[in-house]
Amino acid sequence: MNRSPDTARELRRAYLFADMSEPHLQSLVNGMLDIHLDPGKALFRQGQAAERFYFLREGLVKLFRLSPEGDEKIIEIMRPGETFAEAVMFMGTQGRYPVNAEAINSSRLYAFEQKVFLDLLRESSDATFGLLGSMSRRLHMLVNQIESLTLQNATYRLVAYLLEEIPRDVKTAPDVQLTTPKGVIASRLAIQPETLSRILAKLRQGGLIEVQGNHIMVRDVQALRNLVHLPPQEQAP
Amino acid sequence: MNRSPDTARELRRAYLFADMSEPHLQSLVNGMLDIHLDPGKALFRQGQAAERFYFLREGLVKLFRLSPEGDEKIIEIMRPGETFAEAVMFMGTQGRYPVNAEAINSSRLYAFEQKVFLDLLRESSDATFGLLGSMSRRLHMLVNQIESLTLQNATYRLVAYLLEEIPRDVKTAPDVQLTTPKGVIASRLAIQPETLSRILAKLRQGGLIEVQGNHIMVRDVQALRNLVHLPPQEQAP
DNA sequence: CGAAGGCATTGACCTTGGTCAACCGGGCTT
DNA sequence: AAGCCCGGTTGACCAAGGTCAATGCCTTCG
Repeated sequence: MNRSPDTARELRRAYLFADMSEPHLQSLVNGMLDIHLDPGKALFRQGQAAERFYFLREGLVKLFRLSPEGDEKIIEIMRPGETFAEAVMFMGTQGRYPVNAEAINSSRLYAFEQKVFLDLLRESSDATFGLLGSMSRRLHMLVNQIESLTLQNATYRLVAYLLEEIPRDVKTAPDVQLTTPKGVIASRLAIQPETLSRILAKLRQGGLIEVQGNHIMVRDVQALRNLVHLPPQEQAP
Repeated sequence: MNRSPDTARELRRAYLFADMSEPHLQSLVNGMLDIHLDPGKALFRQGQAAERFYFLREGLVKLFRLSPEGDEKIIEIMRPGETFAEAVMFMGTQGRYPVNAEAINSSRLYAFEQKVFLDLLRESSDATFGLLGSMSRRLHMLVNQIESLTLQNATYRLVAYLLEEIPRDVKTAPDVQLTTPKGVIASRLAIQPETLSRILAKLRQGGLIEVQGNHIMVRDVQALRNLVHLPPQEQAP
């Protein structure tokens, strides 16, 4: 099967693949699968044997845990250009997925065999360092999440989230286009939809933001930054 | 300097070193440092450049974050035979420690240069897989922690902790000897010391446990297991 | 031996965010 | 066009756990 010539370039958007040599990357491309997922469809379930890992091309996929009562906590929302479940196979107990994965939007992915990748790691230290980088990044993200869940309140978490969502580069109005329904963000931040709604109302009444559906216009970035103890906007050097 | 002949064996208790070839392990042993830490003394601070990682020989070290208000959340309590901060150096931004580390008890450690280890990884896939295993394990632990912080209440977290602390093998009374002051456990579980005390009182009144200082006698293991939705004691096969 | 300091416990009260229910509004289906 | 379904909002109430303060207890140290 012939892949588009810049499939490799597409994959390199992910940290995992960014610095991999062309031949190594090609060997992965040869063995990979195309996957399409409709909204709400499961990719894998927690506890299943982890035979593949994934690269998200388009759409949005949530990684989450469920409580026995059926409550959901989203651990991470994967975006296009990111890989996930690439770290699972290294636990002694023949890897099982530690979370559920489900499409939020209609999504397209590439799937890779864990064992093909494993062989690659033995001979390519580029690949290995890419993987270590991805894992290290995820570790750091999880620690940050634990900190904000335990040492900060719901308003802090939401504001921090909004600030991260403001496009970096843009010189224009610092607005946020929410990529998911508010309920999804609520689950990611471990707050109830009602509470999220109330916090937005509070920020709106304080004149910090304006809300129109999924579009949030930030009226006072500095006030938001103060809420999360950030110093007065650092300029890019 | 001549190391005791079984230093290598001591190190192999850690997953990171368990399957490393003897010569590789020896090369690390040659470059490592002995460190002693008195109780309450810091090993490193969040944000410092991460030049070393550590193996804990004796004692207890806490890894934690601080809020701007000075509240502390313990992310992990390291025990003898475990390594930590070995994953830090792979983040693009020339590694900085993502947490604080401080001795709880008087502790002895070995310290390793990150860059020596880095060189080793390039040529030893045993070392690499050891590292991947350690990181994968830690990732899993953090996800579990996020789940229990968000989907479970304080009683659940404490009971789950107690059950984990019951010595695996023992056929005798299933008791728990707390290795740290209760306040430390409270911080690890993200509850206040007062609340922890009240939960223990509740369990005591229910006849599930008895408490004598740092020694907790479990009177009804099954009742505890039920509280965390575990099935009726699985027998070792 | 007595005082002091650290950890733990207990009580009274308060706050944050959760729960439950009603309602709104836009987009789709029939 | 009517109805409906879903996501979101709002209000009233509730409960888990945090806060603050007083007290107890054990270890350490003078």
